[in-house]
Amino acid sequence: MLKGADQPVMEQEDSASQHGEMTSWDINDIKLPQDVRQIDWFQEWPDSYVKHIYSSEDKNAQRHHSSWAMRNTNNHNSRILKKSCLGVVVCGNDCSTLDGRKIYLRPAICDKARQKQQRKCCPNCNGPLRLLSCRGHGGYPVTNFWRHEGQFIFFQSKGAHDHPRPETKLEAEARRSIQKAQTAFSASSLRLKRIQEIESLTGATPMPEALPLFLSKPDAFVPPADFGGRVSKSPEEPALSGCSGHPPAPRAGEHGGSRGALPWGRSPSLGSVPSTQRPCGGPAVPCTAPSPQRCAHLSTQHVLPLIKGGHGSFGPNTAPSGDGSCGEKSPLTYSSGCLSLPASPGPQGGPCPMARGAQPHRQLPGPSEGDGGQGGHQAGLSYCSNDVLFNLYPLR
DNA sequence: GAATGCGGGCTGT
DNA sequence: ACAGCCCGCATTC
Ligand SMILES: [Zn+2]
Ligand SMILES: [Zn+2]
Repeated sequence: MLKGADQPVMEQEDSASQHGEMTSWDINDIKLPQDVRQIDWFQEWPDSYVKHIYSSEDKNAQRHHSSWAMRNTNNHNSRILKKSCLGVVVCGNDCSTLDGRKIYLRPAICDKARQKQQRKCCPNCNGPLRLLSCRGHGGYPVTNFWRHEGQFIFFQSKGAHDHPRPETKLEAEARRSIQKAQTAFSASSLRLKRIQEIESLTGATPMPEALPLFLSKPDAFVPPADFGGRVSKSPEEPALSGCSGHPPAPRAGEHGGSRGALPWGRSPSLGSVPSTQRPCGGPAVPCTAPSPQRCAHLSTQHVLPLIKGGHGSFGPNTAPSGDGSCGEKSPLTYSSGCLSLPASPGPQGGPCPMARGAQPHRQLPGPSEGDGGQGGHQAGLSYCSNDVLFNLYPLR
């Protein structure tokens, strides 16, 4: 009601807090609205020119997370944090996995790490990797702005990503873990071999100490915990299978383990990386043909079937695992074990399905709620009451 | 080791 | 002045 008119921008139904009056602010305004009546659930893939108002309690918002690979950029304004998109890392051979998916790795945020990353090879075909930079904002990377004000965290995005979505942070982390585990595995394999040699020679058994537990054999294809847990859900993890109910109290709530910070879905899209770091097959020779440089030897490469956490990936914190998210639209491949979800989200305009409906407009419990909330948002509220509570009052 | 933040400094418009 | 960006430093994960 403040100035609902000065903003010619019609409310986009695709974003959470675009309710007329609420979008009348700009991240650069001296004063930001404090009479916010509705805050948004954390948006994992904010795209286009959208604005969101999160609760200052939201862990993801607090950490200025995004599933897009955003890096901090200096805008010489300590009050507003600015980040710009790094794009996505693709395979130079433009290969596809068995189930037809393309390789879209998450660019390392750290400059140094990114350089190192680009020297690595495609986890699927072992070919060279290429960084596809973002140019969704007037030819420049899409930018995101964050500003904490009162009990809210204001978010504003400028530009529409013109590239596919990269892996989520969790996926990328998981990938690293797996790679590490495999390295360790091979290392220990050698050790084991030696032990066996010794054994055969001396007839004695050295020390069963160093046998690794990650018996994920390269050729056996037994992805580490993460994956196993996926298909047949672990006890605590109530597979979103049927959108059963609400977030599991224990790990759910704010979950993310201990810090309850990263409720990002864990999607086992990991792929194992080729042996070690050898100069990618043939970078210079981008065999465009479907016969790229394959890893000469072992290369235990399997890019596990994707399960794209997408929205669901945010777990309790963002996506009301209960009714909210599931009911949504995301055919969340979650339950079905591994399936193929709509390959790539598609570049710009990427119809971020989830957003809309998944936005249980939360009503602020605290201040200014009486301002009009009660009006008729009840529906929305009841719609995901539990989740709301979870998000607002994470167990921690 | 990386992700994140911060802020000086340089550059082009 | 503004925006984009490189770079080193510090903190947190
Ligand atoms: Zn490839
Ligand atoms: Zn982008």
